[in-house]
Amino acid sequence: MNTLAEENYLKSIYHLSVNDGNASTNQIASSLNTKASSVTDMLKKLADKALINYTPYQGVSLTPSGEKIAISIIRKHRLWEYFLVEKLNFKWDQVHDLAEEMEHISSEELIDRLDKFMGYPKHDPHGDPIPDCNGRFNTHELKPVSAVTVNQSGIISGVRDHSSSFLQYLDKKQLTIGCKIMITDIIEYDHSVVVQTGNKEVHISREVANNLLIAL
Amino acid sequence: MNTLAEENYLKSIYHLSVNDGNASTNQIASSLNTKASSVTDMLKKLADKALINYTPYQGVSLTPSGEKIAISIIRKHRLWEYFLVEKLNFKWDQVHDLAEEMEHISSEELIDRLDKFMGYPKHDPHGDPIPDCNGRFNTHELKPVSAVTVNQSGIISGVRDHSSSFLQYLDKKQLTIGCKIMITDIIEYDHSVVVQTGNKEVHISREVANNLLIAL
DNA sequence: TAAAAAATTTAGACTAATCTAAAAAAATAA
DNA sequence: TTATTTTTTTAGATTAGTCTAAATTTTTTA
Ligand SMILES: [Mn+2]
Ligand SMILES: [Mn+2]
Ligand SMILES: [Mn+2]
Ligand SMILES: [Mn+2]
Repeated sequence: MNTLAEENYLKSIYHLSVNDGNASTNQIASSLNTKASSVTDMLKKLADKALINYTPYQGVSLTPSGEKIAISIIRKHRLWEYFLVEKLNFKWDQVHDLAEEMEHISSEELIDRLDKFMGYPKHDPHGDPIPDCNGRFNTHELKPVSAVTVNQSGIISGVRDHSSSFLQYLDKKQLTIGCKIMITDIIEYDHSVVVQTGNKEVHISREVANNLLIAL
Repeated sequence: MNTLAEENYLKSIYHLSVNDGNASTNQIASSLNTKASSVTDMLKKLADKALINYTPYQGVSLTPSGEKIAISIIRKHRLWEYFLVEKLNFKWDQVHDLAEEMEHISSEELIDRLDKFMGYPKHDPHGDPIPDCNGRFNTHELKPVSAVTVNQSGIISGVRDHSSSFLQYLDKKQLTIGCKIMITDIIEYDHSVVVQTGNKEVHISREVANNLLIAL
């Protein structure tokens, strides 16, 4: 099938092109911690395999078959993260790097059985939707806390930053997936936000508010 | 750490040297479906890393650190096989190739948690002992059915051949791990064996008897 | 719109893992 | 104990993936 490197490129291109529908050589290089010249080489190979649309200097997008592979890798990644948290009691900030390795286990039957074993979960530990065995998933409408007005409330349902340090910070502030919160104040000076969670009030910076997603 | 290829070589050398304490270049090549010249290259690399004892033309053995790695790969292989059968309901003839891939997931913490999750199983679906987190395991004394005399009975506890076709054949004859059997007759002409299992009598060839292991 | 800056590609080299063919060493047989 | 066969190693290539440095193209700025 596809090599580990190819799979990582496809996944990276998928994530990068969710917004603009297009990924640039430099974006891919920085997301994969590699050099632009290495990316160019790989883009040629992926284009030869008809997994991406590539015109030199113009950036790339996934073809339908490239997208199918990317989504299947993401499905595996998120299911393994769910497994690690729900079955093996890892914390949500510990599972991403492990899943980066496990997502390349190739068997589809294995992943479908794992999905069944866990009861077909809809979201991973970070709130991201898990594609089903046909690659379908609902892209929920989430807003960063920074884009919500005072007195609105919602459920914490996702994060934009998946780094351990951010997730650990959220744990400490008890701002975790599923918590109901209300925005009680927005400080004009630095755009920091005061949030009511349970019986406590917590004060978070603009940057944190930007990376914390809620469903209204 | 070590590459996937290095891990496979160490595992192969471990299995091959269980008997003679030594593995030859050609034995390794055939067990890994590769060529002798490729093996020689890798042996030099593993010797440089002090994972094997290698003198040209003399075959190789594992150093203590090489053996430690080999056993940790085998631990992972067998725990994943157990997981696949016990949790995901795969059949014992379906799990080996999957485990060949999964055994290279590097995290020791992951495997220790998996071990705990499953209740620290002692044997994999084929009856092979699972090393504990310190690499220790009891090498039980098993005898091939072909080496047992008439009227002796025992528990089927292992197989020498792990191929799907052999395991499927055993399934069909209801000769699976844990079954109590008694040897009722040995045919002198072709050394085939008649075995009592439950209320049935089954007749197996010398070759099958050779690859089926029982605890007396 | 021409010059400067940024992004991207090409050229050439390196490593890991593999291969085939040839050479060398060890084991076996006459 | 010499000749033959088998085993193992060496020599030289190849492929995937990566890198640095240089060249080229595109974008931005003046
Ligand atoms: Mn992740
Ligand atoms: Mn996730
Ligand atoms: Mn196995
Ligand atoms: Mn096994």
